[in-house]
Amino acid sequence: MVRPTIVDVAKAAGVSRATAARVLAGATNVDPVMTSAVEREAALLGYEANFAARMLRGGRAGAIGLVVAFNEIGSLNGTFFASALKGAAKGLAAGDVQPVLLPADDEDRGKIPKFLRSGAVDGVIVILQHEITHLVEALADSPVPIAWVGKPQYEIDPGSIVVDSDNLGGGALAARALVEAGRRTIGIITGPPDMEQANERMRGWTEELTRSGIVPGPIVHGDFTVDSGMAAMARLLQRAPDLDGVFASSDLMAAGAIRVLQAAGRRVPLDVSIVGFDDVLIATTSEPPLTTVRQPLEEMGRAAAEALIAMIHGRPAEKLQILPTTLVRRESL
Amino acid sequence: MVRPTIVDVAKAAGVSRATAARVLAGATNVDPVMTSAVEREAALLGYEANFAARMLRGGRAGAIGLVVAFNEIGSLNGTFFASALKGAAKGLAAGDVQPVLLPADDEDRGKIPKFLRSGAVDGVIVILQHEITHLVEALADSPVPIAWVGKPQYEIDPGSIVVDSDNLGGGALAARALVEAGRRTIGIITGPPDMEQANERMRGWTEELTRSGIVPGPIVHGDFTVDSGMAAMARLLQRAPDLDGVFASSDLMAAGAIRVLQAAGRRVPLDVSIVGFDDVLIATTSEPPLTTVRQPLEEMGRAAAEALIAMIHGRPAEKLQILPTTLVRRESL
DNA sequence: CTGAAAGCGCTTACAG
DNA sequence: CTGAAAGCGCTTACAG
Repeated sequence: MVRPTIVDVAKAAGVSRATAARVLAGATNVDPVMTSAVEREAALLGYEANFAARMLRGGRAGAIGLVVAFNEIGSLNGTFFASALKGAAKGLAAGDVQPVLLPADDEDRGKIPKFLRSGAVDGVIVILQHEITHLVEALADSPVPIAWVGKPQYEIDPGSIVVDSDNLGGGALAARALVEAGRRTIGIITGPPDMEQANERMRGWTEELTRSGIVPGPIVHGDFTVDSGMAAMARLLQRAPDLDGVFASSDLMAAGAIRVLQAAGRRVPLDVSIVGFDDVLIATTSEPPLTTVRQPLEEMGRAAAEALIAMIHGRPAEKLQILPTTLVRRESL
Repeated sequence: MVRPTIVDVAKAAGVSRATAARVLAGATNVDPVMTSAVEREAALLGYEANFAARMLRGGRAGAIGLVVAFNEIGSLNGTFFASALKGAAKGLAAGDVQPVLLPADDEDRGKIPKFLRSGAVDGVIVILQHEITHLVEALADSPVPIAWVGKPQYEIDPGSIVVDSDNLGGGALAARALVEAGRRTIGIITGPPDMEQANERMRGWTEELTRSGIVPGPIVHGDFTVDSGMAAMARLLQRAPDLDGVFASSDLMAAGAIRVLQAAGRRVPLDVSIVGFDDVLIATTSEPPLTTVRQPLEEMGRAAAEALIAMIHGRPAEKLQILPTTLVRRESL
């Protein structure tokens, strides 16, 4: 059951391989009789152009790598990753490009650069979850263009595409909502300090509170997980027992925080209001459901895919896209 | 900035391309002087063998497709999918095979078969979440071997690899745990009737209850989501107001069921015990945390990858693997 | 031990 | 409008 080649199709149709190739490429200036003969035989044989040959000839792979930190997949951040991935994959499929998963392996750091140099993909999309310094370094002199979903803190090739959400504005949205709900002693559970996104959210929160004439409350750090949110909330309560509002930089941390508050006998949102960030599954399943700042994750993935495809085809591409965040009101505020 | 070819390396090292190829392939019977010259120049130029050319020559793609139903990604089943994907991708990476994502597009059903005929991948892994009849049909005469994670209900090529968890045993585990907790009026929230896995879980539950001399309680269907679990629980309460135990065929449905029970004034597990299935994130974040039947999702993905790689290389491969399920005790029982 | 040559399957510039 | 030929970059069987 060996795969048919274009020569098989040409032979069966009684034409030269060049003619067969032209028909299959959709050329219009071919004898109609030959055209239909080729089309018939191709269908009959189940012919499909060999991927490798086409790639070797054309110089383009028709594939784009999706770089992901594999220890993240299936972990607590699953939903973040999955949403962005979904958007990227949809965008690539629309451009008739194959998404190739590139697990960023911590043990074998040369693997991805090596793969990129083999010409197997025409570009890469990096879905940045945690700051991955070694990855940013490894991609520094990439032979193919890169689109980042989530702006890295470290310096990147100025030719790169960056798609992110409006973290600064999102932080401000959260602060304003808390203030408007009458909260005055407002703490924050921010993310890891080496993560640009978390810092921006905190900056938006600080600035908005200050604009409202409110002194920002205590600041504690988490790593975006439920557990870290619980630990952070406990510290927050120690530092400010009279706390009446909390902004958490991820929904998972917000969910953890709620649990600790409830265990400490504080009612949410009666005694303490909480606003999360992301709008992933847990925002709807937590009790009470979370008021949160929504990131358009799927749209971000799609935007990255579209810009990257445009760049690869030499079309003008948006280099920096900051998509808007929105406040989704549920019951924790 | 054009990619260097093996001819560039050979020229720089002052040898023939054949010799350069031999050195790069790790041949030992080459003059040491030439060997080191080639190695030096290859490193200097950042040479990496062209993927397309190697593939065309060797006849093997060195890549495996991961077929996924894209409407599922990022949805509520995200965690199921992500875990299996993670395992598969890890297994493939260990075998030096690239995972290529193949979104199963509902609109363009011919896309995947077409792609398979192009020789771009040496095999495919299908992560079966919902029953996807058209996908099973589309893959019926695949030119490459297939590994299924989750056995499809419809007939598949007998040469295929199937990896699943012990759904029958898992259903029995759940039933036994409920009985041992003293429950006697036990209902079930099962999955869609066209899904083999759900049916097996229900069969295991029925058989184990019967063995214990207990008549199985009411049966209602959901579609594995939180919302469907809520609706199903409401129907269950109507049908059997004196219910004291529930087995839900997914953790998401179990979480939804708990919420409805609590809203109806029933305490979990004091009044009603619940056992879920899967052991994904929500099992730990729901209140109370779920006692559930764990599926080894990541291991399943990895097993599929390993068996498929073995088959592609003509080595003996396990055709059917049923991995054990285990009961994880938390607080809903 | 080394090099010249063939061939994987495709597409397109060239000649007719 | 059609066909013979070249060439993408690689690897390996063949000859020396």
